Amino acid sequence: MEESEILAKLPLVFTESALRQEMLTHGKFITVNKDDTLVREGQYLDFLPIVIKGEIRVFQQKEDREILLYYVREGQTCMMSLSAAYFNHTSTSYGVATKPSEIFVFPTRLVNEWQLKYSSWNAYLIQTFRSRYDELLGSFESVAFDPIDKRVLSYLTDRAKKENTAQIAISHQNLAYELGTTRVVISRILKGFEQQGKVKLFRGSIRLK
Amino acid sequence: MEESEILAKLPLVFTESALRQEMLTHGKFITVNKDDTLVREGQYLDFLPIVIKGEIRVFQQKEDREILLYYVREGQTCMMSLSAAYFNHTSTSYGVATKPSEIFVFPTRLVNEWQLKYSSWNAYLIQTFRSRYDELLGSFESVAFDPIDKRVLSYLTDRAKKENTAQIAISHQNLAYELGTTRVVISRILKGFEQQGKVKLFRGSIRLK
DNA sequence: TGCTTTATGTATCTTTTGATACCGTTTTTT
DNA sequence: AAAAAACGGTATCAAAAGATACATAAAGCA
Repeated sequence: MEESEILAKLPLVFTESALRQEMLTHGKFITVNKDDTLVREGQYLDFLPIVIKGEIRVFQQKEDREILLYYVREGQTCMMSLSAAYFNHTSTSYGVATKPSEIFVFPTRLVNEWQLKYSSWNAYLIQTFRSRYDELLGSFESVAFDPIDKRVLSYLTDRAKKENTAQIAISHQNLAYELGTTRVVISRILKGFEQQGKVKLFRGSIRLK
Repeated sequence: MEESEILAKLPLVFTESALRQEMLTHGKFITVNKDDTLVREGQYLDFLPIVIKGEIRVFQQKEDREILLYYVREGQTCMMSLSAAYFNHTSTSYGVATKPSEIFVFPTRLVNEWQLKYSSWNAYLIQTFRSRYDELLGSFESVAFDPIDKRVLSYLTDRAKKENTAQIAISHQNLAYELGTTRVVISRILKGFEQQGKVKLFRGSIRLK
């Protein structure tokens, strides 16, 4: 890929041209397939990723179940990788591509260096932490205070908005995973929604009405 | 208070002596009473606090209920204040002292300046964000997957450990607030624990056995 | 085509949690 | 001291959610 092309793909928030230039110099561009694992638990991180295209699912694995932390989307970096790298700890989570993705990676030592040189880099880091915190706080409140039917509806409308379509491609089982409940509960609730005319159900997808 | 006294009370993680000196120069020491409000929702922050002694309860207020985010304890700063100040946003939460406290405060503009000068300051910020995130993640998992009786027991043993005593001073009502449930549920569960010989109940406190 | 896997619908039963109400006791306030 | 507020125990009822089991349909594949 041409340097100018990469430059054009870097998030616009990096305002200092010297920073953008350093990214080009030290970073490199990689592509991964769907279901490729970028990071696994216990691994030391010698690179920090910024997702250019695609999506990475970040989660933790406990005994039997999986805890979804967040998705890293275009222009974003992985908060968990970032802080693990910063303190030279191993990763406590997994990162797996949900689709074919393009990732820009560069050595983790630069995280520290750039903090002392570029304020747009600092702003990016703090923004990353704060928005992940707010996101998790939203999930927490939802789990703590909202009944499941409301959470299902929120999930669907959020995704519809984000993906700009009324048709959400997800199975009942996977929706149950996302919300930390069981398939039967989801099927029951969705059927109720359909009877109320709120959605139309298809095999493998749900359309909001 | 003498400068040397204040210096001694600043968290040890600030390793650069120039940073410690700047803190002295630009910051000041304030004391607050129990139940004093330091920060309220909608307020712009012109200062960032570091708690030297005491404890600040940080929470959000929604319609009817209150969401406890975290406690800021000795040596810690408030993540919510920090990021609000950083982006010149108003605060989305409240900060209220739970006991008489001593707070070191300094102008928020220094947060940015120090990032570009002192790496121990950067490490402190990132540590602050990451540990709050992990803390919230723990609460999330607990709410999502643990039955209430287990959460009650975890709460008690955590506090016992943190305060280094088996006697936890809290009413059933306040314990219910902390865990987002109701008084009756807590009383029921605690009585069960007492019958199983796990705790002994007193008015206003619970002793672990 | 026939077999297997995945997706979904639904009934039944149990458990967990919450809501409400009423009680007596202790502590604090007036 | 009297009144009010806070604290805790407990019974009853209802609702929410999970567990289990079984059934049908669609999709993928050998």
